[in-house]
Amino acid sequence: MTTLMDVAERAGVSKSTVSNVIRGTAMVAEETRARVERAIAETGYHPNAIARSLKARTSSAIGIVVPDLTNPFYAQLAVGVERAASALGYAVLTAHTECLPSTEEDAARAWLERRVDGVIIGGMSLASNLPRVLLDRDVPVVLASLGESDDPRLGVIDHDDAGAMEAIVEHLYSLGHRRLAFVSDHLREHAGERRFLGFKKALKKRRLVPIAIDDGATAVVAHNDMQAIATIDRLERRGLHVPDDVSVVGFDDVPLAAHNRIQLTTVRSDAIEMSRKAVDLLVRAAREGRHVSHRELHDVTLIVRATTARPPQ
Amino acid sequence: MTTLMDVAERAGVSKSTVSNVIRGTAMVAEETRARVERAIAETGYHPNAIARSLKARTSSAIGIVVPDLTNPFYAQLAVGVERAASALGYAVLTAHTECLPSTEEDAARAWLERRVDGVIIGGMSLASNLPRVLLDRDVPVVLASLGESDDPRLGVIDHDDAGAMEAIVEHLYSLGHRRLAFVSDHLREHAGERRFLGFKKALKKRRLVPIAIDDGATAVVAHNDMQAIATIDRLERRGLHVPDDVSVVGFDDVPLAAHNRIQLTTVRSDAIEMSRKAVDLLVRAAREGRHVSHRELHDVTLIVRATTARPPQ
DNA sequence: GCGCCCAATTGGAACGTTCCAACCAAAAAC
DNA sequence: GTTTTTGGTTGGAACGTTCCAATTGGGCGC
Repeated sequence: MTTLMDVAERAGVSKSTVSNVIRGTAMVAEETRARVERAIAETGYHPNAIARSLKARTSSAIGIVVPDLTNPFYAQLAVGVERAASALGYAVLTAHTECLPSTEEDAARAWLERRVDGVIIGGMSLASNLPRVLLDRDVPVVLASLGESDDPRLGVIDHDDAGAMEAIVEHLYSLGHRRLAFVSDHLREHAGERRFLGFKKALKKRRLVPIAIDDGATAVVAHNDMQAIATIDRLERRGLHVPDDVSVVGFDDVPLAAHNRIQLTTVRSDAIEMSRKAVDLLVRAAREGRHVSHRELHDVTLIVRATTARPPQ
Repeated sequence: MTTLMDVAERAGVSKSTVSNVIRGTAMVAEETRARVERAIAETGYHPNAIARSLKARTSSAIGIVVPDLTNPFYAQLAVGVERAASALGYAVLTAHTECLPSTEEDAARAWLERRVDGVIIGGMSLASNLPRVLLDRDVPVVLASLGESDDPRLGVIDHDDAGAMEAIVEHLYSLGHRRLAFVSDHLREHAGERRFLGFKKALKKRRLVPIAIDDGATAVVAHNDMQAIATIDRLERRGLHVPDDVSVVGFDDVPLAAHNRIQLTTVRSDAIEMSRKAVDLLVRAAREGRHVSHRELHDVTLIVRATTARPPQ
């Protein structure tokens, strides 16, 4: 591998000058610049980001935690993060944790060692100490799409879950549904609890209580689209029809939700936009050497498709 | 941030000893080891991977190129790579390129600067020079699931596309189909061409030629499951029924393909296993400072579900 | 009691950058 | 003609590790 020094020798200047040419950090004579640039081209020199990082004490890398990359919503989140980050010269280290605390810890350790400049959490285990571990070591963290937190050092980009649940329940209620169930992977999803809370609150307002899905529910609200789609599958394999026998609502509006054979009623949240925002906040905080304190709530819109209908007589 | 030196001072030993304790690289007295370990715990020291990388001239990071993370097949590939890599202590830098040459070049530059130890390519643009650029700088590369290559320095983990296409065509042919079309995102997918070749060959064997989808095809073979699912959507929105009017076959067997409402006939290829293999090969090559020359072809199996049937009379 | 060996430990030189203070002409100011 | 300025350029000290050669201090053989 060619080094800065090699380029300097070839161009007949000092390493400092080469460094200045590359980073445009100081004045350098036109003629010298040309000579250095030629030397760079001839040697095919690529600056060593590792050495740079060591000296600069920044890795220009951020981490992102997703519970499941296979879920299109998280995939989109990851894509958005990757795009925004690389546009800013940051690399993205992805951890697919499945919300397993041990995997989360492994990721945290690896990232701390690699000195990531910040972390975006798209999902985590129920009582995860991931944020604390990172924050305590002065790594800025932003939560994307997974709700509030009581730690003021945490940045939050979220959608209005309570509002969404209210809209969903209103939609189902006005169709005539009174027996509503909620499905979610409680054990794992941190966000699940909060959506369930919003769901319960919206029910309570109408003097209803949630029931179990097997308890004759006429409508099922899922924690996200993939769970809704899986629920449809499960119901239909049991011989129940959606939406004739039971209505199903999702959350996220993944591209597939609009598919002709699915046509899932859901709530739209813009993963790409959220992740762009998250990266922006994170990078700015990292550069200024502080935590992200900003919080913002995105509006969501209910998209009624063909998995919701009046309950059977 | 605490450094090795801080730990050494606290434990009253030299930095070398601390280094030895951490990496188990030389003999150190039980009593000293305990003291050092206590100091590490007390300071919450995490070794600086950047400094380590600089000295060791290895980043312990690999890159993975996927055209579209949103496609569950690539998502699974990424998951598999991430899992296998982190088990070996490697970080994964993901590039979501959409098969855009410019994005590929950006990724290559960034990775070269970060001195990745190897790259896995899950998909790339048609005449991509990504492999060459990397190989020329002695970065080992393995192609996962995207076919052969004439460059002997390239590792290849692939499935038997030709065999798969033969099985698909045989299945459709024996159902009575004679007017078959192939859909693929030619412009982008590098792999597309090869599958199309296998398709054409299988047709030729039966004295058939491919026709356009709008030309009255009774069966459509898609380059992958997501394109198959999108094709079903498009056909059905046009009022055609699948499989009554036209049969559709996919490739990959993404989890969704088994969904009650989709039931896609497809070909199974194991992304997780392939990526595990790819990482193994890559890491071994990287450690031995050579290219990956290994090539292997995985068998695939046709899974007949409910999107294929006899053609209409 | 002397030399030896071996286990345990150590200092210092890399690794490839950045950054700062210092330097050097030549031009400008007086 | 001396001083000051200014546009360019430079060497060397970090950054936090690893690795190697060198050092120390017992214990052991004789």
